[in-house]
Amino acid sequence: MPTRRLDRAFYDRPTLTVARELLGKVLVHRTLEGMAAGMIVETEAYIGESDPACHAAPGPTARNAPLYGRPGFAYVYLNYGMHYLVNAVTEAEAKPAAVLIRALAPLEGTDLMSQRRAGKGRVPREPELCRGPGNLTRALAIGPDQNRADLTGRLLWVEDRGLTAGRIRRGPRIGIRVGTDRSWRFWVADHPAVSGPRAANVRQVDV
DNA sequence: CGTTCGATGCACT
DNA sequence: GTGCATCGAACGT
Repeated sequence: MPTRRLDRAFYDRPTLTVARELLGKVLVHRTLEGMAAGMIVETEAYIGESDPACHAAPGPTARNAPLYGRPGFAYVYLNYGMHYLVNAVTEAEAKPAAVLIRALAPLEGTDLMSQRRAGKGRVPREPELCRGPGNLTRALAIGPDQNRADLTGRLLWVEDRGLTAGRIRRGPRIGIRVGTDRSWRFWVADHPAVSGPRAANVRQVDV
């Protein structure tokens, strides 16, 4: 199977479908420093103004504008004052929704990732380079400049390399204070790069 | 293994 | 002024 960049139609579908199908796909960021890429192993869906955890919950604001835009664009925002999180906008403009990318299995540019993750504390090992939404954006150098980036473009995109994700599981979203009742988190079972407490990653339903 | 807690900046009320 | 879609160090078991 040839490598194929996901097109806009991929994102213009129900968000839960996109969240599930993004597992096994490869997120790529090309910068002046070089290429960095990893297989997506964990995602979460944030769907509509009725979802209390979705940034669209308060209705349209300056920050959440990308959620109200076309599917297939990036929504990047600063969380806790220090971590950038990256989402893929899904569905049509009328329905503000997106998929948060929470973890990657590093594939390319791991040296670059290590450099970007270094700085203080101990140097993360390979499965930890892109474990967690704040860690993967740092490893791939995704920040405010990538907000509203076209994911069908030539700098930041998701492609299908024909990789098999493995067994997929589904459970409640983590790290949020509201909307924890929705089982809108998807991950590759037993993958070492998946984030979250161990308890959240076991004994959940197969998909 | 587990839990707690501080760092840190900005959108929003 | 308040509250985060987080992380990792520091501690307890």
